[in-house]
Amino acid sequence: MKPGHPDHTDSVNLQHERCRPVHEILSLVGDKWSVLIVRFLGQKTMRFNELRRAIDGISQKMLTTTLRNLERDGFVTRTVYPTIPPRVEYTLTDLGRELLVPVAALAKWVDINRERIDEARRRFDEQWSEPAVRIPAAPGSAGPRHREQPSRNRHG
Amino acid sequence: MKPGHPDHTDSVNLQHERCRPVHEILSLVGDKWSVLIVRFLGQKTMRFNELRRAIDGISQKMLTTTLRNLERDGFVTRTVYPTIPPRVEYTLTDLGRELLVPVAALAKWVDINRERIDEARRRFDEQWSEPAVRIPAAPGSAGPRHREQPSRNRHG
DNA sequence: CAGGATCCATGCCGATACTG
DNA sequence: CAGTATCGGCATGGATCCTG
Repeated sequence: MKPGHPDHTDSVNLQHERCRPVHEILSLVGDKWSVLIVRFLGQKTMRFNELRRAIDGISQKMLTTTLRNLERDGFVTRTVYPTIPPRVEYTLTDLGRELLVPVAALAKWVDINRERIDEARRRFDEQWSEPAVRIPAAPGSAGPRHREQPSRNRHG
Repeated sequence: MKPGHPDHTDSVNLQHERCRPVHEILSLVGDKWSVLIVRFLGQKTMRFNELRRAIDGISQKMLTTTLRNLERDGFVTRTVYPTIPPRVEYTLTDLGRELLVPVAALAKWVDINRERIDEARRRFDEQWSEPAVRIPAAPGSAGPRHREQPSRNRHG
């Protein structure tokens, strides 16, 4: 990565060196179950149905799929004991445990700021449920506004 | 961890107090464009088409949708200047800027560990392209194995 | 027990056409 | 310029049935 001259490097950096990977990882663990599984495995090694029961709501298919992806990406190890009945254990790898650090940080941030987000949503949603438009209409001014009233609400 | 009576508090904490929110936020900004937009706006206030041109690949619809969601969640501010032609500016809120911190941390982690993930994937994928199964078969042992050969590959 | 295979609903996202 | 409206493809995820 050496474009030489630094014009447009902001965009270039943002697009190709920092953001693409970000979205990539967010897609990696940003699906419905990955983080949940990783955090459970962060506590202890677990078997398939043990995870299944623990997670509550996950289907067998999604548990399999998600575990397979996590294994592929190097976050969990799958160990088969060829007994009867079979026994399969899933464990976090070092990489998985390390991933847990920034993910936990993000989790903590969400925990802390959840209320602010919810409040922002309430304010936003209230705009649409209000009866009509009221614009103070300062005489002659053309200052910035903040949304008027669209033809339709986007949530029903 | 706590040998007393463990109540099942582990699972409960994981499910309701920590992980659901995590997935929630990951869904929030874990979509295809949110992080990219947030990081662009982290550099400066931008107008609609300015963002559109900067991001390269985003459709007008997705830019609108993603911006609307970010606004709803309180991460960006939308300001309309009722001029002709219209002028709409998007800015990160304080909340948005704060979100950038843990997200940037995650981004950094990915940057650093990208190679390890890629290598894990290569190793994983190679298993499927190998011609046949070879199990050392330690005499009489029934130790753990690591995947044999399924009927089909999942990325065929 | 630990999955594989299949069918199907939903939602994300892109492409296109049109508006104030 | 900054959107809205609409259609359709494709991936995600759930439910069900079946196997070793």
